[in-house]
Amino acid sequence: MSDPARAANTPVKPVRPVRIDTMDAKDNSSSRRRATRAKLYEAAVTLIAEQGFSATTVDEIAERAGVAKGTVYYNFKSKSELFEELLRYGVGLLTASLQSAADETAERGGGKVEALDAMIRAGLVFIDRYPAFTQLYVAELWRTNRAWQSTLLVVRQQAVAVVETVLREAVESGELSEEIDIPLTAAALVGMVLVAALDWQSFQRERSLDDVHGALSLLLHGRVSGR
Amino acid sequence: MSDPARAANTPVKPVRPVRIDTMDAKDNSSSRRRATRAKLYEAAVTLIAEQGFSATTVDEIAERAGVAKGTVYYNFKSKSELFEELLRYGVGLLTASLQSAADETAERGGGKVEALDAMIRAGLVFIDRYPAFTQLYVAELWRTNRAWQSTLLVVRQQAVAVVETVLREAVESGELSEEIDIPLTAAALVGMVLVAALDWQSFQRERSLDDVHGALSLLLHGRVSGR
DNA sequence: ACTTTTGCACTGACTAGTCAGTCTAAAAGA
DNA sequence: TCTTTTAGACTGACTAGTCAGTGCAAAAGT
Repeated sequence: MSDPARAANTPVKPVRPVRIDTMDAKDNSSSRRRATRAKLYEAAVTLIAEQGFSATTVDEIAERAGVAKGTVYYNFKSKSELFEELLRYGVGLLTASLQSAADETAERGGGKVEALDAMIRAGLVFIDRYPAFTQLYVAELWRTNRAWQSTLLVVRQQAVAVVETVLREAVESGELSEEIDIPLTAAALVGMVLVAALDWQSFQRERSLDDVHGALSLLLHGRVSGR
Repeated sequence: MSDPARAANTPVKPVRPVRIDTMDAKDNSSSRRRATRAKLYEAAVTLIAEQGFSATTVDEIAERAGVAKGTVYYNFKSKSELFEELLRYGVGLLTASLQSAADETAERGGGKVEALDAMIRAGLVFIDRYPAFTQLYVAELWRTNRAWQSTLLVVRQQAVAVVETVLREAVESGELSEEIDIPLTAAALVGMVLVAALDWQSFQRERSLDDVHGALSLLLHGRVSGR
């Protein structure tokens, strides 16, 4: 309450063009519905990232999105359903972006390590574009006993699998040592990128994406030790 | 209500040695109080890790700890104060454990990279011992707009600083390349360990601590690429 | 010895408030 | 016409925090 930036609830015009332009799941629905859903995702992702799921009220989400509360329930069965939809869609975007980074490297005839490097960059670009989503994902991923636990598990596996595949190919082609433990290394790499990026966003805003990419790339290429 | 373990309010002898032996902040208080606080920390850390801060009720914490709700407020100003105390103490433990890993390596005459390796192991051991705390820490660290934001910032800096110091010494001694960006690399390393460990705990329970340590160590030593 | 007082630690019913989800009749789109 | 959205009042469950009171061990009083 008492939000000075309360200009948002004048719904005169549908509020500005909306950041997450691409963010909509069910494509079967009318464009009107899609637009409404997009506004709700956008509002929910920011609020939940900041405050957490339980601390965010449906009234807040509706107000921020500039729609009536009833509209939320016209479009989603419940608060958690809205949230799960959000998770599914967001990780879908991330996975697609990682995959296409890998594919493009392959098309250019690049090696597998080069592909990993491209994926690191793609991850950073994604986080740079959707910091709130990433925040929320990390905050919820390792919770147990939550309703959407199973959704998250599936969704995490999708993302990690992309990295595992490239690692596996890299070992087969001899680019990476056979010593490496693929599932563990994949998890570590994803974690490294995730946490480094969130830290960058939260505590080291002045660094550029290239700085961060450089630091991670150095680690990946094992040029940290020695000279 | 209806707690069969209601023997707790017979304070005949100062109650037994207490599980979380090391877990108490304010040492000025009576042993009875310390024991109660320990029980509350223990209960809170698990519940909050599982469900998040907002979704965890004070009644739940009290019930799990086997004390009355009023006792929570007798010992802590508020729900958030209990939580902040928990954070402060937990990160204190982690920092101390990282530091002593580094110190022991130095005493043994080991190099700085060896020290980093020992710190990775210490981190894993910590997470293995207090998985709930780690979960909770990661879930809350990057939230903005929360009451304990400043506590977290301080506490994060403590932990990262330990790693930064060793990295800096390693660069000075020529063990690590001058190319590396110390703050970013420190954050990335911490992240790598944190996420790899949580993933291990949540999704790859069958692996041993040594497996995980090995995978991370390989990354650190840059023996991933090449053969 | 014995009674009374003190103060700490804890108790749990209670208060005042919050929030997900529902419902309505009417308006706006398409 | 048929779908979608609106505004906002309402309900019932749930929850942070309060407070008058209890139990008890040690100290003080007699």
